[in-house]
Amino acid sequence: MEDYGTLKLSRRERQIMDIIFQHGQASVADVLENLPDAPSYSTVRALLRILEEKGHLTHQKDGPRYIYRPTQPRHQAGRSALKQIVQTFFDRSIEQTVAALVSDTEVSEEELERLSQLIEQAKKGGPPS
Amino acid sequence: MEDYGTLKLSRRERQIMDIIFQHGQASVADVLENLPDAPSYSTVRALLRILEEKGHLTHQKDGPRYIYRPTQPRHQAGRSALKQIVQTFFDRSIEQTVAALVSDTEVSEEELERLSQLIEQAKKGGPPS
DNA sequence: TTGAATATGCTAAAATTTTAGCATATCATT
DNA sequence: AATGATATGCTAAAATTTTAGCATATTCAA
Repeated sequence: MEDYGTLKLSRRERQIMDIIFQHGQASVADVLENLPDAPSYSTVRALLRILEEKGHLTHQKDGPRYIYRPTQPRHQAGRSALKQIVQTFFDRSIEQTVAALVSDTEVSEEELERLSQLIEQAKKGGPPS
Repeated sequence: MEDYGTLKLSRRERQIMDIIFQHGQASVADVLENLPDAPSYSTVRALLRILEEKGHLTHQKDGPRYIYRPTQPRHQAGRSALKQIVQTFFDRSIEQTVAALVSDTEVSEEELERLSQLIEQAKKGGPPS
């Protein structure tokens, strides 16, 4: 799949994809509520239609309304997005990236502990060649 | 500063910012070389001018040509971008995000080791209240 | 020092994105 | 079953983004 950052999405399309990824799924109203500088209802619908045409979304009916979902799994899209960030801002360095993650946000002691375990797992799991 | 993902950048503007962040700085020619579906020289110059007007870039003269740099420090922009990703794709969970980082990419054993140390540092450093 | 090569400044057209609104369908309640 | 509320389908205009090109300046080397 194409990488998320380079994806040929317009500004609005990107905003909408973000909202839908964040919520897992969303109706037109959901999108509208979460869209910054919210435009009209019709506008959102048009954008959703376009995103569906482009293959980024599907919809299913839920009673009277459409519920939209991403076609690409969330975490997969997330990995693409991350990859792009790592490359753009952190010299392709996982380490620098993790450093930014743990320095910036408030990370609880428990979470740090789980992170330790995560790394240990990875060590055992699969040290690549 | 506004967060990177929500930033009101058009598709091209975003692509250009990414290139400049990745390179640290860039001339028009540099941008052009790295821009997917590269448009004309004039086009890139126009976009750079706009980005400068919007305050995202500055330029300085280097002999005959302009060299553009981001106004916002790279890692700071990176943190904003990361924050956005974590929120959109990983339920605001640093842990899930790091998991994606270490599972996706080929991470060497040395790097895992450094990551361990990084986490340990953070533990000692500042366990927030 | 002069000319070719390579920059930028600026203007405006082309293309895309974003938007609104009318017509029509569907749902839920009385 | 009628009706009000809430959906979508579709079309086209407004706004923004993206683009090209001409005019002019600057650099560098012969």
